[in-house]
This record gives sequence, C-alpha cells and structure tokens, in this order.
Amino acid sequence: MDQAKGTRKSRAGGKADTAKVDLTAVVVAVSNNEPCVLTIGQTDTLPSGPLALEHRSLQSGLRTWVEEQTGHPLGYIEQLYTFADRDRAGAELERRVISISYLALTRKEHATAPSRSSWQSWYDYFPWEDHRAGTPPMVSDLLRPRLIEWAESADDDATRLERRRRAAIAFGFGDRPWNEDLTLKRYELLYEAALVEEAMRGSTLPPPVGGKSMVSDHRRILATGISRLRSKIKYRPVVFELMPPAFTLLQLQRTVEALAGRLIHKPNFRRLIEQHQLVEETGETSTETGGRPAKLYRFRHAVLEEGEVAGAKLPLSRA
Amino acid sequence: MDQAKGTRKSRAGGKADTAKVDLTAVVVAVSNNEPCVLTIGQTDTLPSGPLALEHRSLQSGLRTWVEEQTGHPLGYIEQLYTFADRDRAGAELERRVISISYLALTRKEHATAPSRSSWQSWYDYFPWEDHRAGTPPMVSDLLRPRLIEWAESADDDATRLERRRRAAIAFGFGDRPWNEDLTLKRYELLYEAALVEEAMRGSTLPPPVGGKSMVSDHRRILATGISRLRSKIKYRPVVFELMPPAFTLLQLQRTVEALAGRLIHKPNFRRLIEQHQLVEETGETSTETGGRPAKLYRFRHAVLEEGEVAGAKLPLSRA
DNA sequence: TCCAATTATACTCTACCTGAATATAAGGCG
DNA sequence: CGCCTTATATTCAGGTAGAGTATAATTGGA
Repeated sequence: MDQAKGTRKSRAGGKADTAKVDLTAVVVAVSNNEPCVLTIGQTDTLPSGPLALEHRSLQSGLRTWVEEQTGHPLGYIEQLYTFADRDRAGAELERRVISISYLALTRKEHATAPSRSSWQSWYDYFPWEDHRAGTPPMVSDLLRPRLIEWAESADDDATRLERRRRAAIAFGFGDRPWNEDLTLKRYELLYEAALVEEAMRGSTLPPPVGGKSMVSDHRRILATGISRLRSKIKYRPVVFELMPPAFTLLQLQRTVEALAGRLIHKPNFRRLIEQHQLVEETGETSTETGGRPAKLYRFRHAVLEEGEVAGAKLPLSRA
Repeated sequence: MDQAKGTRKSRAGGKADTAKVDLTAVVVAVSNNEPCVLTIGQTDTLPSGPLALEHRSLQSGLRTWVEEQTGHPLGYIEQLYTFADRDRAGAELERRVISISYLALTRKEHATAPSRSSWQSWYDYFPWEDHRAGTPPMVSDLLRPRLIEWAESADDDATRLERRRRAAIAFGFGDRPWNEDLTLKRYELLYEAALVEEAMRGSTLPPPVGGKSMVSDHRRILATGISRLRSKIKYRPVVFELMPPAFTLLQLQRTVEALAGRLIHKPNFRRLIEQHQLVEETGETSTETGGRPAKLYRFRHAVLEEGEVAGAKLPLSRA
C-alpha cells in the first residue's frame, strides 16, 4: 500500500499511473430475425480505437471510431463496462490497457459508406444462446457432459457441488428454467471450465466446445452487451431502435425473440404492446406476410417523453 | 476523422492516447435509519486514488485505496460508471483523466482502524431526495419555483414545454408520482438549470438551491451510486450487506426506507420478505423496540446460491 | 393491578397483471 | 369454393401488489 501511495505522488512523471484507453463498441442490428453484431475485417474484431485528446467525450470518441471503421453512424448508445484485465496488456507493453465498452443499437440500412466491416450473427459466437427452437442439441449433448466432467474434476466435495449448482443455474439444467439474461454468466462459466478457446490460449488440452471466438476479450464484451440488452428490452422500449419506421406486430415480436433467444406467447405480447401504448397505427397494412394483411405500426416517440414512470416495458418478464 | 486516425498510429509515443485512471468509491452504510457515504478528510471527497501497475485488477486497486484511506475493508462492490469529462482534467494537465467509479456496501462497525475518514448522510448532499416524511418543503418552496423560472427563461416555446415536462417527470410535480430511482436524473437537471454549486463554479450568478456540494464531480458520482442502489434493492437482495447479522423485520424495513427515501406499507413488506424466504428466524427476540418483542432474523445466504432465477426481490415496485 | 400506548404479527379484500387457450376475421392460392 | 396462413379479439384462471383491518405481546404509568 505504501508502494501504491508512492506512485500516486509521482503522477506527473512515471508510466505507473498512466494507461492506454480503448473504446470498444458492440453494435447490434437485427435483420431476417437474426441478431447481428458489427465486426471489422475478417478477424472477428469489434470496432474499437484509442481515446484521444481531440475527442470531446467518451461517447463522441466511440462514435468517431465506429463511423470511421465501419461507415455506420451510431444512434442509441450506452456504456457497458470498463475492463482492465492485466492480460489485456501485451507482455511487451509497460502500460496498462483500459477498455471502455459501449452498446449501440442501429439498423443495417443506416450504413452510409461501404467499408471493410461486416455483420455476424450473435449465435455464431454463442450457439448455446439461441433457444428459439427449444434447447439446442449442443447444450444437452456437448456442454452439459463437459460441464459435469469439469465439476467432477474438482478436488473436494464442496467445490463439486458448487460447480454443479452453478452450471445448473446458468444453463437451466434439471427442472430449472433457462434464463436468457445470464449470457455473461454462462460465458464466464465456460471460460472458467476452460471450454472456450480464449481460456486455453497457449494450452494443448481438450478442444473447445463450440462457437467462434474473437480477438482478445471481445467475446466477453459481446456477452456483456447481449446480457445487458436482453435485460433492458424488458423494461425500456429500446427494441424500436432496431426496427424500421413502420412494422407489423409480428415483425416486432420476432425481433424481440431474436434478441431474447426465446419465443413469446403472441396474444400476450400484443396485449402488452397495446396496453402500454408503445405504438400507433400508420393506417397502412402489409400483405407480405402470407396470410391476412397485418396493420403497420410506428413507434410512439411520445412514450419516451412520458418518462420512465409509466410502464413502457416489454414482456419476457419471467420464464 | 483523419485526425483521429492519425493519433492512433502514433500510439507508442505521444501523450495523446494516454490517460490517468482514477478509481473512486461510493461506500455506503446505514445506521440509525440514515443512509451514509464514506468521505475522507473534511473536504466532502470520496475515497479515490490512481490505478497503478501493481494493482491486480480495478477492483483490487479500489479496495487497496479505500482501505488505506479509510480503514474500511470492502465486501460487496460493483462497478458504477466510467467518466471522462474534459473539464475533469485541470487546465494545466496535458493528459485526460478517466474516473472509474464503484459502489460498495458495508457497515460502519467493519472499520478496522481509526482514520481521517467520516460518514456523511446522503441527504446532506441531496436534501430533495428524502421523501420519508412526505415531499420535503424545500422541493415545493425552493426547487419547484426555481425550475419553473428556468423553464420559462428558455428562448422558444418548445424548449419551455420540454423543460417543464422534464422537471415534472423527474420531481413528480403535478399529479405525477415521485420515482425514487431518478436521483441521477434530478441532479443532472439541477446541474443543467445551474441550481447546484458545481454548475456555477466561476460564475457570480444566483445562489444554489441547497445541499452540500462535493469536490470535482463527486456529487454526480454519488448520485449515480444512489440511483443504482435504489434500483437494485428492488430485484436483488443487496440490503443485507448493510444489516447486522441479526435484525428484526422492522429494522430491515427501515433500512430499505432509508435507502429508498420513501416509506413502505408494513404488512406488504413482511409478506414479500417471507414469501421469497429471504430470511430465517434466529430463535431469539428483541425487546428493545418499545412494544411487543420482535423476532430476530438472519439473512438466508442460501438465496444467493439459488440463483437469480427465483424472486429474491424487495418491494418498492412502483409508486 | 390494570389500563393505555406501542409495536409485532396475522388475515382479508380487491384490482391488476400474466400465462395460456380459444375463437373469429381476412387475405392468397389451387 | 374451400383450404391454408396469418391477423386480431376474447376469455379464464392463478398470482401479485396495494391497501385496510384485527389480534397479540410487551412496557410504562395511573
């Protein structure tokens, strides 16, 4: 501690209390009922860049980098989390790297310029997170046995029990319900169990359990973004950031389902949307749905002005 | 943007993409039904210190600083927000300052060493946030007229309407309900209206509207912590971090009320606690309450292990 | 001693919210 | 025309939350 105090006083000079600050964005869009994240290059890398002095704020720095790297101007953004794991700093660096991550919601059509960015489905990175068609086979056939194996490999009974319990809660084993919000917890558990590629860099041991990995800790950041978004759609009307100006109620439902990774009871979904007056009819209808034409709706922007007081939430309340 | 790109390439050398990183803690305890925050010195300053290379992580750096400055080892902590306002950097500094803030919950008794720290009531800094005895007079008599004045001073009708609406939502004017979670929003509104001291540093204009201010942006950080905690007690059993090992249900209720700044319907509170099985009887009773002796309870730590799946939430759902 | 004040604990009633199922309407298409 | 598909409306039961009321067990004082 005295050491730490020492570094404080030397703030003007040394590298000890100086850091490189990186801004990283999880940019989300949904199209064709598939939730996507924006990556740059062919390298499974999230848009990011160092905070610089000419940036007026963290947010404006982030917007600048993302627009430059991907051609997407950002609308809605919110801060996610700040990471500073030691292993983020390459061994050759004498400086720590801080990574401030943001969640951004947009639509693919908003791109203004072609660029070397591309959209990837969430579920390419997290195949165990899509429960829209029921529990994915890979969960029961692959993850579950590997996690049980991991639990059993613990040294003492208490740890074994604890690991089994954590896995059961996170993945909904046994008769427990699956909770879509726990994306980050699930990823961290798989990391701890060394079942994802990132956890075993430099190792030669058993192969990872599935899902593309990403550069450095970007998959963890993506998991953080998914968790946050899945929670948030339940109590704030943020889905509409991902919708076109006019949409049918089923399109809206499918978008929510894509994000949540689970299906919703249709009549109840409509009831909630209507009773919270989140939308209003445009007067038009769409016949492109195969059956009876559906009314088109637009988001009632007034709900944003009505304050967080009133409901303004979406279903998915609990499994 | 080209400019920004330029700085990126020069990352190895210049000061442009280098920053000083500060860790700041909002340490909360409740005693005598008063929610308190830990400050150092006599200067209304939150415990804080620069992140240094020898810190294993952000959290451990924070724990080190707080323990050194206040003698309080920390238990529960969670990250709040990362700030990087330009005006945080003193004009003389060529480097940006990043401030990563945390919320910590503890009990005053946990102090291990005497120190130059002290506990201050939240409501000394935010007198408009305590609605336990009804809406405070200062809100109706002082804040409301000043906010209306501010709204009216806008240039155009749209802005005037917008300002009145925002004030009404944030403070629950008219027939709107008061929402205790909006602490940060209220502070930001007062800041924007230049009704708090921090907003008018260097100005000579009308006096601020009340409440002690803090060093630099520490009052904003405290507001962030209060907002987060007031939201969180509704869906996670974090209050128990602030309780002694054994307590009566009324003590528990008073603690929640102290945090929320509003009163709770007693029978409903007990019902919720019991039906979520958050506590278990110790078998003892307490007669120090003046009337009929009250059963003593302890927190059922098992609920933490039962996963965020089950309820585990507290009342205060909506006004 | 016994009453009054104080707090603890238990019970009830109603409105609303939620999950789930069912019924009817309006298009396309062979 | 009749069938398939999707849209839209309605109903029912269980649970939750707000609010009010009743009874129990102490202390302190008349």
